[in-house]
Amino acid sequence: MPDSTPVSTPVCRADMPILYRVVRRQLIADIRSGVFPPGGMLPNETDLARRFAVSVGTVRRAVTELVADNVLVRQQGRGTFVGRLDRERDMFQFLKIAARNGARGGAREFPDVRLHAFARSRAAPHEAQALALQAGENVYRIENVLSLQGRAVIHDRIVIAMALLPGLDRRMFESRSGTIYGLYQSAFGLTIVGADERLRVDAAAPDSAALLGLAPGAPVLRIERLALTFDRQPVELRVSIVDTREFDYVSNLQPAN
Amino acid sequence: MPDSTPVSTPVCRADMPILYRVVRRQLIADIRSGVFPPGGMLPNETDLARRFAVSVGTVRRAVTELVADNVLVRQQGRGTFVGRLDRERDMFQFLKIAARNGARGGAREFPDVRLHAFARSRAAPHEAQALALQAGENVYRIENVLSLQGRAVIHDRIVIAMALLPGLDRRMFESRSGTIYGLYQSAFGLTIVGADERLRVDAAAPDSAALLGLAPGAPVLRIERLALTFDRQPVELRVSIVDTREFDYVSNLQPAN
DNA sequence: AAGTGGTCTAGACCACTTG
DNA sequence: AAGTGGTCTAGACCACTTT
Repeated sequence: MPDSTPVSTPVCRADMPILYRVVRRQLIADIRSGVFPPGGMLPNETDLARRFAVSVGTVRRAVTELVADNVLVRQQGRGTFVGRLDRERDMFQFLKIAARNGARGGAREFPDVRLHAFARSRAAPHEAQALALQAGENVYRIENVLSLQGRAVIHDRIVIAMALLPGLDRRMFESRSGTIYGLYQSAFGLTIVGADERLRVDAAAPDSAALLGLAPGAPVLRIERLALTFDRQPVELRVSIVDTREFDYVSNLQPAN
Repeated sequence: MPDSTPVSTPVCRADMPILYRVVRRQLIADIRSGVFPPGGMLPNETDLARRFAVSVGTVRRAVTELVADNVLVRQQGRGTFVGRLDRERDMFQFLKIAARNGARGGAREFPDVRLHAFARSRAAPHEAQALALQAGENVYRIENVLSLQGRAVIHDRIVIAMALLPGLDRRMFESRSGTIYGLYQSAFGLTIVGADERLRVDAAAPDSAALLGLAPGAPVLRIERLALTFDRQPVELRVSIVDTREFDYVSNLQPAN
């Protein structure tokens, strides 16, 4: 071998940026741009390796990371697919409220969701800041009431830029088949990959109290969630008011091994 | 090559149990048994590969998983070490309370911890069940008050089997240098690798209220945590009462990418 | 210079799914 | 039987840390 060429020529030479990260970035870009749509199957690993001019092992490393992030799904013998925010296993990545009597870490229950309000509005300053928008930018304001075991337990207030969901209307929102994030993904190509949440105790505002069957001012759990897409870009701001008399917020800190 | 032998003979033949998991299990066993003490350095990857009669790549896969679980720590050019539950980066794996004004996901503050009570007692039925103990088994009951920004914010009630921490006494507990989980690990070889938490709103009991400077019955956040060691074995039960007037519980759902 | 982990390759073989 | 991902190997070379 002459000198520094390993075997085949990689992407570039100077400022060599770690191949498997390049591959991963490109896969993410192709998912975002719709080349690989949600639920779609990726080329097999040998093909991907050829396209990127890297070895199969390097492709596997990139794919493995995206699988760990719930972006891709591998199925042995079938192929690798772009993850969808629809199905059971994805629902509870974001819905952390479960019945108190439920088994520890056990199967959880799907909520009944009722749309309470759908409006167009403008972003308040703190909302604009959190969502990286201009102050006063157009946003949707959506309110939902979620019921578990037949009881209204959660009151959600959602704020999201209209620019991200062009043409969304009340009918479209209500007639969705899966989750809200599933709608963002399937109808607008916007994939939620994570969220930051902050929880505290609050006194129920009159509207929340009425919706949840509580006295105004009753103590409730307040969850402020900033949902993120790739590269931690903020997408949606959501405040959930939860009646925790019979339900808990469940959190798993490293369920390793 | 004759037939089924790849190159060198692996651990066993029939019911071949996936080599990198075997290696991982053995590494965990060696950490639990003290062969590799907390903070100690592991043999280099070539040596480990020889010992386990597998390739370096297989060792690397096992080690990589344990690094992801915060059990091992890799340092390029230096070696691989058994993680310690002491340092800054480990503290906030379990302390999720942060000032509301703090930057989102930014650096957090270390608490001042004051021991409020230390007693020997017996496990109540629900405690015994959660901790997989016999009803009435001997336990320590420890209470702490944690302060942030000079204000008492958290009241912790800890229950843990005496059998797991033989000879622990109040002086030893108070004179620890690091965190409580750091003490479990350094003094008793007991490593906490994760926890399940359930949160809800509660009314402050008189003792908690007094300790946190609240009116009795004031709304507080109640966190019930079951801390786990390897193989999800339950170790410690802890109920934290939190005054969330100026502090939040922060949770990150998949901070991917 | 020597030793460590980090990246990447190339290829063998196994396990699973589908036609 | 053909195609997919899953495991494992053996070895090259790079980046970093320490002596």
